[in-house]
Amino acid sequence: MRIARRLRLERAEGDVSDPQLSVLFTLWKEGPQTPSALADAERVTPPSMNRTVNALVGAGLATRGSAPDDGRKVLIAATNAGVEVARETKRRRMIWFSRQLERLDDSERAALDIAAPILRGLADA
Amino acid sequence: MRIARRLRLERAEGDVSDPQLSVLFTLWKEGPQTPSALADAERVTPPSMNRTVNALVGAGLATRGSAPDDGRKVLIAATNAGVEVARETKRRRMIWFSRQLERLDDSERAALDIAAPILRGLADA
DNA sequence: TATTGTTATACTCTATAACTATA
DNA sequence: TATAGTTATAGAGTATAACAATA
Repeated sequence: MRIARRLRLERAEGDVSDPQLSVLFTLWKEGPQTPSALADAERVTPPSMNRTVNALVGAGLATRGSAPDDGRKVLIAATNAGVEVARETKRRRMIWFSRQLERLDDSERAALDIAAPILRGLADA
Repeated sequence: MRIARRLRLERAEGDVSDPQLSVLFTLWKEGPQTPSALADAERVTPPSMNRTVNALVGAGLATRGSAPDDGRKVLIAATNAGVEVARETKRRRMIWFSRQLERLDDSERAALDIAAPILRGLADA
């Protein structure tokens, strides 16, 4: 939990909040999504996600578009600026983590290498 | 980060928010603290911490007291009810984590045993 | 009628700026 | 003057309830 907290501080410059950033990552990795899908992914209610989407759209980091098949649906997509924020944040986090790893010796890095997939499994359980 | 997020869901019954809970843990583990010390510990501004403290005091989970040496200072302390919330939350998190560990085999548990102190070191760096 | 999205309203956490009280 | 705490005000995230539009 302490590592997660520290890592969260490493992000792109600007006023993008944590929930906004999380949505940008989803849009970046998985492409345009409906508000409902985003709400489910973030485990948040639709009105709450609507607000986050409004902030992203207002900041020029995402756009609202229509779904071709269903007039009720809306598709949220990251703009180039939005993708850039996600990419820059990931870059900074990778840099931070790489620096931490550099301070370890080979056996310590090997231990983390073994533990990583196990921890990943715990998160999904 | 995914494990931290999942673990955060395991908490005592009631309306104690995440920041409030974090403060209760600090008070429980380290005893009474000034608002400024709590603000530093949570990496939050004094007004923000003041509000969280107000919520805890209002809920009967903490008290405001005077510092004997300096009339400006205030000492926040957890009440018995506050300690109980912290203890119960820790208990639930331990239970959750124990259940996850049960699903692993001996070699996997051994791998995490080796990795744990290394990860702890990363968080402090 | 059911689903998707949004608006209305309210509460908490967050911050900056300004104010009070004590050293 | 400097420090500790608080209040004032404002913005963002969260929720539930209610509303609009489309299937």
